[in-house]
Amino acid sequence: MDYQFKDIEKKWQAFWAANQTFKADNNSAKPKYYVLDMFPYPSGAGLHVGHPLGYIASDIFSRYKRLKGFNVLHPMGYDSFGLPAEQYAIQTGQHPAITTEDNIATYRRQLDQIGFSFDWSREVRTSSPGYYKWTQWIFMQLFNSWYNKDADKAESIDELVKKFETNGSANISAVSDDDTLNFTADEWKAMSHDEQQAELLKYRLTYLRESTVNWCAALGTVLANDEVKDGFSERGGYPVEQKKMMQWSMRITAYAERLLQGLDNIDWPDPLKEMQRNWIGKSIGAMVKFKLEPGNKDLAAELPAYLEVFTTRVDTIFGVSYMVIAPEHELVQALTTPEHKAAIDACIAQTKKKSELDRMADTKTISGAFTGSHVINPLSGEKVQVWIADYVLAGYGTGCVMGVPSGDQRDYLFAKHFDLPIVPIIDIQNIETEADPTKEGKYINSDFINGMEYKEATTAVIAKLESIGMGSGKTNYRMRDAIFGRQRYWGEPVPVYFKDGLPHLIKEEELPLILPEVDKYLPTETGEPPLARAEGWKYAEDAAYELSTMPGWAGSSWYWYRYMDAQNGSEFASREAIDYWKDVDLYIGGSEHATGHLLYSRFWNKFLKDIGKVGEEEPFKKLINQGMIQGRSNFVYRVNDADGRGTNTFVSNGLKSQYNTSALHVDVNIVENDILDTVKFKKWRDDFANAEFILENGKYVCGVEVEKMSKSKFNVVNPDDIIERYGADTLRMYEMFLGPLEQSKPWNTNGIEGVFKFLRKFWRLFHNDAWEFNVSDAEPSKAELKSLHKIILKVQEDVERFSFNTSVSSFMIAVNELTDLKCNKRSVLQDMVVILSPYAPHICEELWTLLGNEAGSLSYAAYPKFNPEYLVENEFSYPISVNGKTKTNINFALSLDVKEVEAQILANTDLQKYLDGKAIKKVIVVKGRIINIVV
RNA sequence: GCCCAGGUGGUGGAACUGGUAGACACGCAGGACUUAAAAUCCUGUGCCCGUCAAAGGCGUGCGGGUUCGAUUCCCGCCCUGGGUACCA
Repeated sequence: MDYQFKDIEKKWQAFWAANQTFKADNNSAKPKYYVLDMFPYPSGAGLHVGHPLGYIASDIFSRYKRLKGFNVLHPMGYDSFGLPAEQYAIQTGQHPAITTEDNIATYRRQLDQIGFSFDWSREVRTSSPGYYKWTQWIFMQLFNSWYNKDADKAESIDELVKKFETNGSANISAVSDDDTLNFTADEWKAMSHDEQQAELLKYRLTYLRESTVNWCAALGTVLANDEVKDGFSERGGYPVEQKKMMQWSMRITAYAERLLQGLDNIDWPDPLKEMQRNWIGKSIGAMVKFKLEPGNKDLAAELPAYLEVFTTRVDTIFGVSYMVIAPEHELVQALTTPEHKAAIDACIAQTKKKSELDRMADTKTISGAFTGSHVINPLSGEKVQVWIADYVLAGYGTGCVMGVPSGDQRDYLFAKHFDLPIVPIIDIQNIETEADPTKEGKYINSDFINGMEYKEATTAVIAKLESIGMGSGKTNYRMRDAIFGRQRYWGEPVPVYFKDGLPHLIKEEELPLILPEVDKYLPTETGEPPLARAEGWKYAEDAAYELSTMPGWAGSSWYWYRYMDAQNGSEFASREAIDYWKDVDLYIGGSEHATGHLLYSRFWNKFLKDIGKVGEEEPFKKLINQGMIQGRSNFVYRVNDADGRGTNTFVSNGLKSQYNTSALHVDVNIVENDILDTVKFKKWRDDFANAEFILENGKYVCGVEVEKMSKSKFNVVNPDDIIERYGADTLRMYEMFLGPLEQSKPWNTNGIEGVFKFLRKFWRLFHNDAWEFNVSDAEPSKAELKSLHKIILKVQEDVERFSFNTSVSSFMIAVNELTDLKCNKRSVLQDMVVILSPYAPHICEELWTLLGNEAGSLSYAAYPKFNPEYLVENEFSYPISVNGKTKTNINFALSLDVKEVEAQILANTDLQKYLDGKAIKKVIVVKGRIINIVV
C-alpha cells in the first residue's frame, strides 16, 4: 500500500493513548532523564504552527533518550490562570473556568495530533484546586520564613523569634525591611502580640508593605517590573503609572547573590544568563558619608548629620565637585534655602510633568538646581554644593550621587551646563570634550593616593574611610523585591486573613482556599478587587480574607516538581519522587521568560531547598531557547483608478510598478509558493467575487513580508491544516528542517514537499513497485552498511548537540543512497526505523510492526550501535589545490605516508597545466584531507 | 549609548577542532512517462567569460592582517535581530 499517513497516524496515536506507552515510572533501574517544555497558557486562538517547534524538539530528544536506555519524564500541562480568560469573562460574563476548560480541550486535541510522547497521566493545571493548594502552601512556607545571612539560607520564623527572646535584635544578620527596630530580649517580651507580629512581618520572605507599584488602570491591577515594558503593560500595551499601595511582596532580593552565582553552574544560553545578570545588577562599591552643612538653619533639625552616597568609583572621591540628589528625595525641601526655593520648585514641577517614559527617553536635556546647602568631602575636607538633578533616581542606592565630572559623562555634562568645577584626578585622563572613566594611569590631585594605581587606590580609600567612620565597602543590587499580588479574579487566592490590621495565615488543613464565585469579574464600586464581590466569603466574622490574588508567575514557579508526583494529595510531591527525578535535565522554551519565570523559578527552588523540601540548588540544568516562528505575509496589489480609488483588478507583483496600487494582505492559506490561487481568492471574500487579474507568465505572484504571526495579517498557519494535508510526521520533520532550533525564522511551506517526498521514499524502501511490503533477509552489502552506520553516528551526534535540522538532511541522504542501492535488507531497514522513529514516530511504528515486531515496543527499542569499521576507507580522493585554490582531485591509498604522496605529486606531469609555468616551491600533504601545492 | 546573537546562491540552510564553500531541500530550466494533467522519475543549476569541453576570473556584509591554506582566527568598519538603559 502507498504511504497512508492519515490512517497510520490515527492508529498509532490511539494505540499510544490506550496502552499508556509513555507513562514514566518513578522507580526504575534505568538512569533518569527529565525533559521539560515551558507549559502553555491555553489561549482561545489555539496552537499555531510556531508553538510546537520547541515541543517537537523536546519530543525528539525524549524519544531518543528512551532508545538510549533512559527512564524519561516528559510531561505537559497548562499555565491556566491568566488575564485573557478573565478579560473575556468581563466582556461575556462567561466564567473563566469554562473558557479555560474549552481552550485546554482544543490544545489537547491539537497536541495529540502531532504525536507527542507526553505522559498525560501527570498533566497539571495551575488553576485546579488540587494544584493551587500547593502554590498556596508554598506561599505559607515563605510567610513563615526569614533569611539568615549568617547561615546564608532561609530559616523558620520561629528560629528568629527564639533569637529575639534570648538576645533581642542584636547580632541578627537578616535580609529585612529598612525600618526594623532595635530591642533587647526583655523589650521584645514586653511587646504586645500585635507589635511582635508587625515587627516579624519586616523579616518574612513574603510580606506586606506599602510600596510604590506599577499600577495599570486599564487592567485594574498592579504589575511586576518584568511585566512592564517602556512604561506600558506587556499584555495589552496599556499605560502604567507609579502608585503607592499596600502590597504583598516576595523578598527575592535575599537570594540576589545566590541567583547570580548559580548562573555559573548551569548550561544556559549566554545571552539569557547575561539578561539575568543585568536584571540582578550587582555592583561593588562603597558607601560614603558626606557631612551636611544645611543652608537653611531653621530646617536643620529635620536633616540628618550626613548625606550618604553609594559609588562604584570610590577612588575618584578627590574629583568630587558637587553633590546631586533626586528631585523626589524626601530631604529636598529641608535642604532648600528660601532664596533657592523658587528654582528648586520649578525644577521639581518640571520633572513631575515629564512622564516616566519621557524621562527615560530624554537623556539629552540637562535640568537641575542648587539647593543652597553644602556637604563636606570626608577625605579632602572640601565644601561642595548640593544640587538636585533629573538624572538621579530616588529608587537606586541612596538617591544621592557624588558628582565626579572628570570620570562620569552624566556628571561631566551636568557640570559643564551649570559651570561647576571639573577636576582631573588621573594623569592620563583626557577630559577636554568629555569625561574619561579610565582606570588606567596614576592618581593626581588626590592627596594620599597620588601616584597609586586603581586597585591600590580603591583599597586605600576604603580603608581610610572605615578608619574615620565615614564609609565602608558595599555591594548593591539593582533587583527589587517582587510584588506578589494582583487585583484580579482569575488567580490563586492568597491564604491569608486580616485581624486587627495584621495578616494571618489560614490553617494548613484549610487548604486549598477555593476561589469563590462572584457575580461580575470587575472591581467593586469602591475600587476593591473582584473578590470583594464574593458573598459571605470571610474567614471569620471579624476576619476578612485577602482580596488580591497571586500573580501569573506563582503557579509556574514550581510546576516541574508537581509533574514528578502529580496525583499526590498529601504533599506537593513526595520526597522519594523528588529525590529520584531531582531536577530538569533539559528545559526548552522561549527567551521571553528570561527575567520573569526563569528567575522566579530559581528563587522558589532555592527557597524549597533551604527548607529541606527539595535537593537541588538549581532546577533547570540545561536550557535551550527555541526561536520564534514569524509569519510570512502575502500581498495582492489592487490597482487604483485615476482618483486613487481601488478597482476590482489585481496586478501580479512583478508588474505592479507599472500601476498605482494598494497592497492588501491576502490569506496565506490560498497562496502556494507565492502563487495566488485565483479561484479561491474570488471565494475568499464577497467583494472579490468578480476580481480580475493581470498575470505574469500566466500566474499571479504575490508580494511577501515577514511579520509577527497574527490573525489580522492573515498569515497564521495552523498545524491542523498542515497535518490534514501532509500528516504529523511531515510537520514534525519539516519544522526541524527549517533551520537551527534557536534561530527565529519566518514560516513558509516552500520546502515541505521535499520532506513529504522523503517520507514516501522511505516507505517505498520497504515496498515493491506494486506497493506490497517486501523486505529481504539477505546479508547487507558493504555499501549498505556504510550508509547505515554513517546515519547511526550522524543522528547520535546531531541530537546530542540539538542540531535537529542537520539530521533531517542526513536522513534524506541515507534514504537516497539506500534507494540507489535498491536496498530492502531487513537488518538495515529495521535499524533505520529505530533511528528515524524519534523524528517520525507514526510511520516508524507502522513499519516496525510490518517488520514483525511487537506493537508499541519501538519506543523502548535500543538505538543501533555504531561500528566504525564500516566507515573505514583505504583510499581517499585528495583535493589538489595550488596556493589554496582547489584545481582537481587525485586518488591515493591512505596507507601511503606523506613523503610517498609528495613524491607522486612532484612526479605527476598532468598537474603542470595548473601551475601557470611556475616552479613548485613546496607541497603540503595533510593525510586524509588535502594536498596544497605552493608555487 | 552599552551587552548579546547574526550577515553564505533565486529561497531555507550545510560546512562540528583553520583543510574540496554552497551538502540536503525548495524553486527554476530541460527531458522521460501520459491523449492530457497531476503524481513519479532522470539531467542541469553560485556568478562572469568560453559554441560544447578544457582552462580562466570573481565569490561567505565591507576593508585590512596572520597562514601553504580563512565562512572559520585577529584588528577596524557597515548592516539586521534581540536585550537593556540617566543604576552613580
